[in-house]
Amino acid sequence: MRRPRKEMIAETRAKLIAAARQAFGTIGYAEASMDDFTASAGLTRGALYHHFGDKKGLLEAVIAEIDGEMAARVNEVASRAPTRWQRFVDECTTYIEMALEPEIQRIMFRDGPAVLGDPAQWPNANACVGSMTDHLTALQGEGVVVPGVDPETAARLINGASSQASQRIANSNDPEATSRKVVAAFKQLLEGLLKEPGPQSS
Amino acid sequence: MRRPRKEMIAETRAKLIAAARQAFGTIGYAEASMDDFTASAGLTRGALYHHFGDKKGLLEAVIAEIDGEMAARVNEVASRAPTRWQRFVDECTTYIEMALEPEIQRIMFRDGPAVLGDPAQWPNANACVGSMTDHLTALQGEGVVVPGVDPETAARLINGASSQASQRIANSNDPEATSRKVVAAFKQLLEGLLKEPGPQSS
DNA sequence: ACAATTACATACGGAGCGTATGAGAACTAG
DNA sequence: CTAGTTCTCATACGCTCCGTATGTAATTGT
Repeated sequence: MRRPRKEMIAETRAKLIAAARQAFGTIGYAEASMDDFTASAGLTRGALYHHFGDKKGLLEAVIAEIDGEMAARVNEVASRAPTRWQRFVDECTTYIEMALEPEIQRIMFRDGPAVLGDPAQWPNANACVGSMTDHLTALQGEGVVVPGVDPETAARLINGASSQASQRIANSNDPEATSRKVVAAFKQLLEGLLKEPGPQSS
Repeated sequence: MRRPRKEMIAETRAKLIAAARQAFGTIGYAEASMDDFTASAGLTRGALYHHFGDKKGLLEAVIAEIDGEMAARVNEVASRAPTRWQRFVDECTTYIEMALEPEIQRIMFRDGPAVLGDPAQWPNANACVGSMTDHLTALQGEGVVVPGVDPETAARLINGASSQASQRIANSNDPEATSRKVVAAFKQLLEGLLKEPGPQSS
């Protein structure tokens, strides 16, 4: 075996991240015992402290992984849309759909902010907001979106509304019906950004 | 002393809530040692467990208190406004202003959701959202707001955008300028609810 | 091949939480 | 007024969890 070293390290890190992600996403960060979920990965806390420094460091790694997955999925879905405005709206709705996952809600919206602070200041996340900001900037240049609003600011506000949208759907007892209402209201809010209310179908 | 009993109880509860609110709002829920902040109130954990069951119960009480204060303030400010739409907008902006408080951000937006779950499901909070929902319902009846959007759903989405707005302002290094940009973008989003873009000044 | 570094496990001390128990003060009945 | 009961709150104990310090085997550079 010529280079099992770096492979073993990567594997150990991946196992720890996977185990932590599972634990954080189900029972939550605070309730997740490091002894327990490192053992479930066939390791001990020694490996955790060696690679991630502490529990927060491991949470950061988990969040970075999830954020990467979300960004990839959003970009992929949005890439096939006729107009740029439609692409922007698709990104938002895809984001809402993904955020229905209990694991994402728990880690990204609840425990993450509580432990690491305002998500807007996370260095290794927020890829989705970046993409939305780019689209809004371009749409302003095209005259589709009203001038005078700061793109990143608008993207952040929309992001906040999106997460609320997802939580509302996820916690509903009739997700189907709730989803329709939420998405309708959400798109109505987005209309406020348009220079003129246009024929944007769902 | 005729009735020191119930008074003493109320005083003890108030002291515990105040001490916990101080601790939760500064160092945060997870870092706040029950031994420490009960001692700062001249008590021990015995009193805490007796009155609130556990740490979460005390957090619920703190949140109920803050929510009550916020609702009272929002209603008071919004009561003096010419039109109903203006009243609605004023409620939102007042909410954003109040939420600039670090204590509120920490307890209501970060630790609260992490410990107690989705704020939309809190039984003793959400007075603000209720008020916003009422206004939206009335505005729909008056034909100011587009029909077809569920009032409570819209209120929740707006609430999510509001909290993001506050966090963005609070974490900015130039709060004044950021505030202008954020409020402008926020009001632009609200325009999406209007049946016809009207003369709503800032 | 040997010293140095790396990757991880084990061991230890401390802090915080929840419960069980106890004591003293305040209501109540006679 | 007094004795019993109830309530409020403090104390004591065991447990779990976390962070660090230390140990050890495997790997790398030379």
